[in-house]
Amino acid sequence: MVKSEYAPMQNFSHEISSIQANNTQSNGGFQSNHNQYSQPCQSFREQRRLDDGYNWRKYGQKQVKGSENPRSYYKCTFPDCPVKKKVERSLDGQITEIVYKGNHNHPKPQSTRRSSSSSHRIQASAAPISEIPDPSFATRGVASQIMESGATPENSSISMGEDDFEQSSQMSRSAGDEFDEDEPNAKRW
DNA sequence: ACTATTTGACCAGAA
DNA sequence: CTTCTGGTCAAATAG
Repeated sequence: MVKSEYAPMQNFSHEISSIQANNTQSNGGFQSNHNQYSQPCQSFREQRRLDDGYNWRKYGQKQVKGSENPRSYYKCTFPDCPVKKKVERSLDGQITEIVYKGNHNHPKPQSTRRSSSSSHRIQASAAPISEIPDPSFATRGVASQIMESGATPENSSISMGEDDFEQSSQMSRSAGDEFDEDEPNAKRW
């Protein structure tokens, strides 16, 4: 009864795969070709996009009314991290919008790279533009047409001062290693 | 056996 | 008060 929506016509013509181009970076090590199905763990590239340094557990997926973009809901895997992440992807696999909610209050699990201090991140040229997604105003961005006015009352302002030495997320989209950006979405962070 | 992911159903806030 | 949409939980499935 409550289920009346849900895309009547699911275009499953082509799945979301084959997007994997190749690791431009020298990641080395992560290349297990376990591509059995096309659902779990797609390419690392995608995961990379979602992985901003923390682990997320998907706890739901819904789609908004305006677009058919499946919105995935992720939550930090930490036992006390009220951080949630909303990721809206396009049918092409391109992230249309990413909304961070809350603030982390725990160290980053990712220790394979960047060992406390120094360890220059990748050689991703491009200046370290602080593209840090302000969670406080996560409602902004593409939500211009949607209701805004502070939808994130969460301002715990938990001093996460811990290992934020260079917490500036890397993810430098530049480096010409992406295809994204072709929509009128000239949002800038 | 556990964890992560998936999918549907349910709930809550807004209109 | 009813309807709608977004958001979250929970059971099932997959690895």
